[in-house]
Amino acid sequence: MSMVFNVDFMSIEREGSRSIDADSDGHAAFNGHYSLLFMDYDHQKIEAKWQEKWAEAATFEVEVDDEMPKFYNLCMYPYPSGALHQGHVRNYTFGDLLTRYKTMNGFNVLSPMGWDSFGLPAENAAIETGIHPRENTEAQIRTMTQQIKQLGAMYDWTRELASHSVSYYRWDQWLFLQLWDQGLAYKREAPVNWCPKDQTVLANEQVVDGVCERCGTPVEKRNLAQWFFKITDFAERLLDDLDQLDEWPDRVRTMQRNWIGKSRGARFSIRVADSDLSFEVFTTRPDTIFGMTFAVLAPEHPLVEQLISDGPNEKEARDYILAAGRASEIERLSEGDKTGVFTGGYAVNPVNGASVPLYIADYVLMGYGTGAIMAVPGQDQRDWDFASKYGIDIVRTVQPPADFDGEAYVVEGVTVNSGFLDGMQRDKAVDTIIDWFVEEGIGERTIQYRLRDWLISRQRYWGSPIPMVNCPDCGLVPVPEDELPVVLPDIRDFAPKGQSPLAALEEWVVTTCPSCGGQARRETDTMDTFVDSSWYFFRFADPLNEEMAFDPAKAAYWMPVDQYIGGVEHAVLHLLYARFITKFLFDRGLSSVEEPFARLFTQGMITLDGAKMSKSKGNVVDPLDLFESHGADALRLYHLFMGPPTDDAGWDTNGVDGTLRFLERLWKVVTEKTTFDDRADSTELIAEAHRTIKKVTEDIDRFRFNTAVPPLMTLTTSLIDAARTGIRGDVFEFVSEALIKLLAPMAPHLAHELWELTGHDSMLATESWPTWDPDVAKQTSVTMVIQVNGKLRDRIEVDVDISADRAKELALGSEKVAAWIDGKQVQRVIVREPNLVNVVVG
RNA sequence: GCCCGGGUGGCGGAACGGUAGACGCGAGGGGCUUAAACCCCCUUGAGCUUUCGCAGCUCGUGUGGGUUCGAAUCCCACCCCGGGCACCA
Repeated sequence: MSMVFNVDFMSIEREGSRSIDADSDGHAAFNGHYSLLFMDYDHQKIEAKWQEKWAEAATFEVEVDDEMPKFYNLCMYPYPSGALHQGHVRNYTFGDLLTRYKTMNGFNVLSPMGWDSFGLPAENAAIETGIHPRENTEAQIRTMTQQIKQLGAMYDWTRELASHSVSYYRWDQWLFLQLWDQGLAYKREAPVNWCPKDQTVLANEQVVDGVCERCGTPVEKRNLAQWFFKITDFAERLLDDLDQLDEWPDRVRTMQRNWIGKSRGARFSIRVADSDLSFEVFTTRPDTIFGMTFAVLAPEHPLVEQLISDGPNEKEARDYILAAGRASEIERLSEGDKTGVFTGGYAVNPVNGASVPLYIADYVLMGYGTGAIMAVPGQDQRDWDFASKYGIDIVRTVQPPADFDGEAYVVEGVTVNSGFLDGMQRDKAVDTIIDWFVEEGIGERTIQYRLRDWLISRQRYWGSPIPMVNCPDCGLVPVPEDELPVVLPDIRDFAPKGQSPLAALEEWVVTTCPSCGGQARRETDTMDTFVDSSWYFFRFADPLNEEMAFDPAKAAYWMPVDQYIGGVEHAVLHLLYARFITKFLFDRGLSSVEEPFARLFTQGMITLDGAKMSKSKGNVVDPLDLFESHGADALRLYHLFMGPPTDDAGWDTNGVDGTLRFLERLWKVVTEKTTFDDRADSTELIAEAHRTIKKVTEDIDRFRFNTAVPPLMTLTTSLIDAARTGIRGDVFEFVSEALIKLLAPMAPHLAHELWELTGHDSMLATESWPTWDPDVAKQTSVTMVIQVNGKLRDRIEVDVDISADRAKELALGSEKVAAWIDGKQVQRVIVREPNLVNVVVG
């Protein structure tokens, strides 16, 4: 047990701030004797103490306050998986650092926490164990809450929300009805993964190599009536507004841009030879139409059936279609070797009347464009591969340069072999041919998006029920808003039986039609959990509201989220859905902003031995063990220090030893008795402290936490050195106070304890962030590098304010440099004072 | 396959186009100790030269080219690794 002397040692020392043991040189004689004068660094005790104090003080519970600048700081709310892993620790360490930093900088900081608590894992567990997902989920929430508190991460827990609670998901249902009202929710058939043995719909994740992960049965595609949100109506705005998001990582914006995938081109119709059938194609390269030597339909294309039945290739075609149905989209697109089958029919090229073979191939997807393409092997590599394999003609309609030795020529050039398009550049040819389509009445100019509508229905139990009723007379009828919530009923049997488990609950399913009062049946599908997460950041602004999803006025104060932090794996889906719903709410007058997240930060993954740290791989390092052995502060600091926050980083428990060692060194120098020396020269130490404040502040602002930590270590070392060789009391106080404040957001428990031990009554969390004086921080001299032809040859210590002429003079005067110039002509001298001079000789 | 990132010592990583390897880990040596641990000090990219001087030189940031007075950094090509691909979250 360590002793606790809770005294103001600083004032005691200051009274006697005179060297007692000065040696003959007048320097303080620090004899190197380290004994614990006050107390050990007992991280467990300190951390428990401060976690309790912060909760009592309610420092991080906030309200709308128009007098203060607001800062909405949000970490992506977690799925309650049961235990905190290092990914969470990393996420909340970054988030909490910012919460505390912004608080110290005078902001009214909203930092809420909640739970993405619907979803597949709890339902799967229920199928296996029979334990109700609610029971399971809520137990896991309790565990994780406890662990998050042990990390010392601060949230306004009065705003805690969980998507599985009725008070939350009733507003999912409200949101659904809003979308329905605006015609943005609709139902249509769409294929799902179906396991014929388990009689259930499978998530993509549950399909491994084309078979059901549970039973190994080959997975089939089956069409089901499904609910969609019409995100495609927002495609243009989602794309355009990416330009405003200049505080988002470029890579995320690029991924979203590509995901939306806007392309301009033409849609036109192609006749099937010797029939009255025709089909539409979309192409971005209508200028190459004279090179169309075949056409391809997706295996699911509605025309396929008519084309193959009773044809010469019927059997082969049917086998192919079946096989394509089993393959996942990724498999179909990644097949290096393109496959397909001849339908037996021919398509007529509208520009020259040529009959070209019509194929079925799975590299054409029904979900993109029209599900059919004109194939121009001369100008498209996939078409080239296919044509080569099946012996189809290849005609070039763009002349490649003489030295071109590739296959398909996809870049710009002069159009050839193309009748009335010959001699034109691409843009001209595209315009001309589309005008021709329009004149002929067979096609038009169009814009195509890769983005598809958002399929939100799930044939699952553990989700928010879709508030719709199927009436035999009235059709699809929404549940009236004042009848919400549609409460998710409790069930006991979670085993799949071909539909959502809710469908088995006859007494729940049978209801009256809100429109005609007749008998009707409830929708039994639940919503995708991405619906929950598409608007939860609005709810945090007003989480207890029973009357509406949130008060728009409160949301207007807090929104947008100033800083959003989470994994890069959400770069597209979640972030795109959240942007879509925010725009929708904006249009309805409920949101003051069109974009929900002003600044986005995506963190890297933690890896161990080159693999992602995950339970399934069995390579987790449990944060709880580290709270005990090293403390939350050392662990937090390690996460900050281990590498750039955006990058993946390899885990090394020895690294936590390192950050703990640093904290102990700081603890020791601050708490231990130091004899002060009024005559000591501390100019350089003070300057270093100012530089450290500057560097740490700037690095935090840039989210460069890994480079914010080393200067703290270096300054601590300098302080320790000075404490040994002689330091003035006021300097000691200034430097240690700077270190404590700079560490307050990083290692908050230790910093708070030291703040208290050094005689402060105030709560460090609400102290103001330290400032630096640029004049003091300024370096007076720097090392100037002298190069000859770009190679380092000498270094000279110079004044920072050195003139260019003087720098040049010194460089040319260097003996070492002279030896390298010897006998050669100096051609140029490049001077970048005060850092570098490069002498170019030849 | 498509889209997006990334490759720097034994390891994690640092480095406005200007001293490559800060800081930490590990390793080696020394000190403290009866001893060990802790702690403290020193060394630590490779090779060569050496009058052994905190001396000098050459090479070195995945590979090959290019731009530049100067490239880890910018450009082109290639190789390898990771994330996403619409029902995991």
